[in-house]
Amino acid sequence: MKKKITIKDIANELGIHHATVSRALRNDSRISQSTKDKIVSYAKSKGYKLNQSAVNLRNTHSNEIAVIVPNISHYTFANFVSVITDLAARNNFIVSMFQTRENYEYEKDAVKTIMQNRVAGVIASLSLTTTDTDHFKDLIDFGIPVVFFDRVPLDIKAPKVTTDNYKAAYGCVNLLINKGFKKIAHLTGPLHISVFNERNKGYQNALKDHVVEYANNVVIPKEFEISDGFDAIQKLWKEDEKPDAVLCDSFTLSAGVNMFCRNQNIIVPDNLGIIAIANDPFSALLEPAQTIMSQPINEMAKIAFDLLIQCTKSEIIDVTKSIQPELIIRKSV
Amino acid sequence: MKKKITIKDIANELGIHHATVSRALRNDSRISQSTKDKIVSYAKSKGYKLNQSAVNLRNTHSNEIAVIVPNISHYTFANFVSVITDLAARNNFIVSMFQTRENYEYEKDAVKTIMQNRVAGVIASLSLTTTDTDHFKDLIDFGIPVVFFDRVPLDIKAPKVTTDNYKAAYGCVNLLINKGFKKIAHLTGPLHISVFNERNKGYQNALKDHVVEYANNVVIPKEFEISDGFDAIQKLWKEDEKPDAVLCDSFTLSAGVNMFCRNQNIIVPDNLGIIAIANDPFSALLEPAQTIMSQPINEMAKIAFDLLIQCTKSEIIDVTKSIQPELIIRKSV
DNA sequence: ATTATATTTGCACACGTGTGCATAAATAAT
DNA sequence: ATTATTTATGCACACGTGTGCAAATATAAT
Repeated sequence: MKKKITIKDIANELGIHHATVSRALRNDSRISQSTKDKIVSYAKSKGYKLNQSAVNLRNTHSNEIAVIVPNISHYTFANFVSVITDLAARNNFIVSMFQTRENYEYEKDAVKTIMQNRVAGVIASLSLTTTDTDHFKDLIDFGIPVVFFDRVPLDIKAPKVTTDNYKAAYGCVNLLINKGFKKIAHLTGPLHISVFNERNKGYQNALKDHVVEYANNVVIPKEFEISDGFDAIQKLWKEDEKPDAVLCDSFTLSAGVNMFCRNQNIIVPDNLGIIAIANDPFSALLEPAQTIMSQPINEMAKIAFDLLIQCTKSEIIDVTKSIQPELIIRKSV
Repeated sequence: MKKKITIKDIANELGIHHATVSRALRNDSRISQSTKDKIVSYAKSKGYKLNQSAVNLRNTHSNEIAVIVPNISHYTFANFVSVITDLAARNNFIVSMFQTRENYEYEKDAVKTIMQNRVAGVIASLSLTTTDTDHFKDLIDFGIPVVFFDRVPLDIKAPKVTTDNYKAAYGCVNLLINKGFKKIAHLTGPLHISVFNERNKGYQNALKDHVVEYANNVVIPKEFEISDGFDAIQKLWKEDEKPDAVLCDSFTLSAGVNMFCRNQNIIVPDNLGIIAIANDPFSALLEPAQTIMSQPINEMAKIAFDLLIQCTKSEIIDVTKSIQPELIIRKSV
């Protein structure tokens, strides 16, 4: 490992002060063009690389944005992180990844590490097992702005970006009823999470508004896997009064339902309609192609990023941006 | 934003030297238990948080591992990053994400940023447009260890972790031929990339070993999208001598082929066999369920991480770990 | 030619932590 | 009781960069 050259080395070599070198390399207007040229070309020839740790220490904050998500390998989050990473790079930030695996303790660990690293800001989506949000309050008190995304807390003053979950679910049920379905079940998550709570409200109210009696919410109390959707519909299918349609709160759940139908020769949508709130492109590849209420993840990511940048520059604002989802009708209803 | 407490603040308050505080908080054996207790409890009561930037500066390297991938939203990479993130957290590292979008310039930018941040190590998968790897050589010369993964360069001495691509493709063709397919096409990527080159060699040699005459490789010179698979098979289907099976180098390509078959009422596998080298769990959800040669991404990630840790601790080694893929036979062949 | 103004560079210190070495205090050995 | 040894703490400096202010130099105005 060869010795790393510093601005002091450059200063000594060129017989000038390191502050001048520092300013020249950042293209400070106070340095004359001639010395800038001299310094820049010398720095380049010697392979000088800025030491960002030193800059971060001096600036009392780092050039990082931390992203906390439950699971990076889930498409929605992967998609989200992908957009954030592009935006960050374009704005000279680095993205640090944290994954909670739906575990409250891991989430707290992540927050601790984030504080130690004095990151410029955080974008977070809560874990399913998080009921206490004090660690995030500490983070904000510590001076690190946090923007929440998708799974947002209701008891923290901070910018939040969500899909309009109420309307998403309401719209799905509305479509199903208009298509003639009468017994609609809802595969959802723990209702203490605002996302699922609002969707369930939308589901319930749509039923009420159409004077539909059958209602059936199946709460899946953990990370949604394909098998969870499979198991849920299998159970429903044994009931006396079977549903004739299901609203699924994730693509994986609907994929599990689809799989069950194929196994049992249940014709979709004739015997069972399937709709999901999701944004996974593979929904189009299922047989029959899956109708979805699409969450505009790209747009949400962009808004979340902009809000965060805004918070790093000025005061923390307490807004909730609720983005409208888009119905993509395919063959499963 | 409240004032952040430092070890010097603690030292002053307790009437001791900050070096003692520093050592106590790191549980240095030279500090007596009584003063440790006093310091730790005081630090906790005041909400002291270590400043990692200062530590990084002092240590001349950061606590970060950088991961460079073409696209985080692609399942293979999302899965990989997910595993790496877990391992990193368990070993007190942070993962910084970089996404090249298959763009050589972005890759160079990422490397530059990584150098500036003095990261502890890098795990990278090359972009499709990267033909010159000098930036990675610079990185290694700079003292930052790099482990390559999946898309590896052949001209750099560094640890590399790949699927055994030759055997993966060979095994696929072998299966197809044993199942009675005779005209097998290969949808692959640019052959200057070692991954595709080796797969194509495996494909060609398997055909040769079975004395099969028909060979047809379709090179898709960019990031694989579903539409690319669709377009490729559409073109092949217009040829005088149509293939009766395709080996696809990604799940997305095979999904595109599947979609074309559904559109055109081509029966899979009777009229066309489909097999893919992939690890996407949604391959099981296609109709018919997709046969794949599965890349062991989790295992590869673990090996890559271990190799990197090893490199940060001792000398850089020049090994290539070639991991065996696993054939998962479903309905599409 | 003198003063006023603008431009350019230098100086000193700060950011928070870690480490080698010296010193001081406590304990053990003679 | 004195010396040797262990244990505990302090001191000074280093890590590389950025910034407010002062000083020096150059340019413009009178």
